[in-house]
Amino acid sequence: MRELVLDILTEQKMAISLSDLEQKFHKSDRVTLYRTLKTFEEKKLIHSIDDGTGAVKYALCKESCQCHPEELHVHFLCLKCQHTFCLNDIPIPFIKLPVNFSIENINMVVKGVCSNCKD
Amino acid sequence: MRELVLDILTEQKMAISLSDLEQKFHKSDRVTLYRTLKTFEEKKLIHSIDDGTGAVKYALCKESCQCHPEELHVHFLCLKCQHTFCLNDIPIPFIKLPVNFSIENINMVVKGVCSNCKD
DNA sequence: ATTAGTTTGCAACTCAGTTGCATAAACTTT
DNA sequence: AAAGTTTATGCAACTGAGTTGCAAACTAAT
Ligand SMILES: [Mn+2]
Ligand SMILES: [Mn+2]
Ligand SMILES: [Zn+2]
Ligand SMILES: [Zn+2]
Repeated sequence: MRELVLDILTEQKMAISLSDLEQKFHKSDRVTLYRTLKTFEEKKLIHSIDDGTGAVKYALCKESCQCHPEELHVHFLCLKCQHTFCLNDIPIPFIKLPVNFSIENINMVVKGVCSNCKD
Repeated sequence: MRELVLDILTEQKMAISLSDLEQKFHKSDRVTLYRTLKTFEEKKLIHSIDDGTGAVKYALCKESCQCHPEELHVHFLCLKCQHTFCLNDIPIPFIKLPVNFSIENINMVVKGVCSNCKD
């Protein structure tokens, strides 16, 4: 199962959710896929994206990725096709927090219309 | 009910979720509070914040707020106390998107430790 | 008082995420 | 190869947030 899931994740151009993944199999168990994604995430093969649609999506990490806050990138949710893209080339800008606030992680999701759905 | 809810929202220093709100009443109906929050949000009295904890939180808007993307601010989730703060003074920085991507909205949540929980 | 519109309460449902437990499969040791 | 051990999978069942339909309670207007 894990190999099949990894294949699917590799060929995706956008992030996919657990139920997206489920539909790529004719016969599959939700829980197995769920646990596979969890395992992959733990091992830092993939990262999860909460784009606010209600279902967490997942995408492959880049080779070097350690999922550290410095190397985080912006995500984009298209409000027309509902696809979520990793904007790997767009790092999350530095934020100056109030005094005594320390930072561990950032989630930044830009919502709008993607180039495919334009017009 | 709406007046009571507005009072509670006004005295909050941080954003609160529906279930937080529910617990501020001895006897209350979840659905009424839910619909009250929806109404307030529609009327732009409050804005909702999805900080990734699984429950949407709500906070009063500033007087002038029209909830337009230009006037959006950063939110902060403390990983220790789980409190979510509006960083009203910290606007969301401008992001240069790939060509033909248009922007309608941004959600930016910084996670870390707040000043109260420091040390 | 009658009517019409609005707000509230209850029941019930959806859907994502999660857990426990038993079985199946894979891997180790003898 | 057989027995024992660990790991992966499948099924059932549950949680919690969010949501909807419907009827009763309330409010305001005629
Ligand atoms: Mn990504
Ligand atoms: Mn806010
Ligand atoms: Zn699109
Ligand atoms: Zn804190």
